[in-house]
Amino acid sequence: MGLSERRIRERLDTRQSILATARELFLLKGFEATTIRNIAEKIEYSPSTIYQHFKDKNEIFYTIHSEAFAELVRYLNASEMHKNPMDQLIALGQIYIQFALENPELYDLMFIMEAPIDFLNYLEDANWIEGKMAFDYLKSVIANCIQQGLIKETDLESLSYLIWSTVHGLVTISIRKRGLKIGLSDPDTIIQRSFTIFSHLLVKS
Amino acid sequence: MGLSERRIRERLDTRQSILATARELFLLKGFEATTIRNIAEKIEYSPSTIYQHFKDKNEIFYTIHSEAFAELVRYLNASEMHKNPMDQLIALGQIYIQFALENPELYDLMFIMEAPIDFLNYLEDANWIEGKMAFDYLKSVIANCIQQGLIKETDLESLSYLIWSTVHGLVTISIRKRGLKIGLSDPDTIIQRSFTIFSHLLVKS
DNA sequence: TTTTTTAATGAACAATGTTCTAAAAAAAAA
DNA sequence: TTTTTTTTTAGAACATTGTTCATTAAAAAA
Repeated sequence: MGLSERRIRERLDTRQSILATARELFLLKGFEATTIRNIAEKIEYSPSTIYQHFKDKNEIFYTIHSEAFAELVRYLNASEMHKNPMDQLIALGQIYIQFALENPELYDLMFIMEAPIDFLNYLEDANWIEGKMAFDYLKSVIANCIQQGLIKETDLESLSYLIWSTVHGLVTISIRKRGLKIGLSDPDTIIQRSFTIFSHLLVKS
Repeated sequence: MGLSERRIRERLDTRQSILATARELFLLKGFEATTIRNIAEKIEYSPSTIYQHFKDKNEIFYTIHSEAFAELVRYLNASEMHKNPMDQLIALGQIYIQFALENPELYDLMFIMEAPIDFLNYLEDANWIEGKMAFDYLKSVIANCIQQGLIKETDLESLSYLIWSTVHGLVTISIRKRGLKIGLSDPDTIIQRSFTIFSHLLVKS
């Protein structure tokens, strides 16, 4: 009893190819247009095989969402080159925005779409650890800023939520196509300008 | 040629009942779960009849979205009781947040969901006038603030986009269920607190 | 009354996520 | 090696979905 090494490896391989194909199709055509049959056809398996590896479509995209968080963290790590926590905080925001603009579909999946959260709700222990860890990291940097007197002291949780909300808002208006449609300047430019204004507002006065 | 008064009235009536039913089901069960057949059954018509009044499902929800904007404007009008433009701006933000928290599904439809924008894209002249008018109104209030020296002078468009983004971000993290899942305090409370911090940041220093 | 226009329907299509039963393949036991 | 058991895969099927189209019913115009 117990599966042989090779069998385990094979299972993992097909699982990975499901994920890779799902991600590829998702980035190409979006969530709705990425069908189970589509994925199955591409990896040359029947649709039902996919359900041996994932409970449903939501779980597939929850997994892609988790991997995308690993990528975001890789992006954010670059902020640690700054010794001054205020510089790091600004870098954090800028990188976050950059990630969102370079990977709009992934950002959508991570922070807007319902699929991954729906899967989370299906689990008993429905904790969004990916989001929690990223938010805690942001909080720690902001805490440093306050501690060094670079930002006026306020409730850490609320301030962190505000800062997250601001960058989130900046990019989501664009990602969900509300910006272009009201005759605004180039999205990337206006997002950058707005973020600059925001960062100036943030520094202690 | 030409339809009789009564016929026109009847057509408008069924159109309205389609919209009313669609909205009711939408608020109750969401966009995906609101099916054409569902709506048809409730108004005692066949599904195909609905397509005599609307091109597709997106157009129905684009129309509901437009009506929701009229409601939002009614909300926002209350801000004009303030003579001081800074007070008005803050009231504007607070009312905007209130509207979003009291009507999360409508807010979602107006500012997050793809359906209304998809319908807009199908039209040749794809201008989101509802959004543009609301944004222009916000801009005018902010312009007053700058003019009276209540807010530091900056690029009006970018600042307006920033302020919109911030309140939009505050409420969308909650609406798309990213807030609850990271062990945050009660959404309404933290949104209020964050907005208060933001409004303090805004006033000129 | 007859003709023409308008309104409404019912059946049908292609596609979706998902499930379930049966077959094929591989591994374990004899 | 042969038999039995377990695992993997597939295929057909289900219920639903948005949408279209030919046909019928109803109303208006002639």
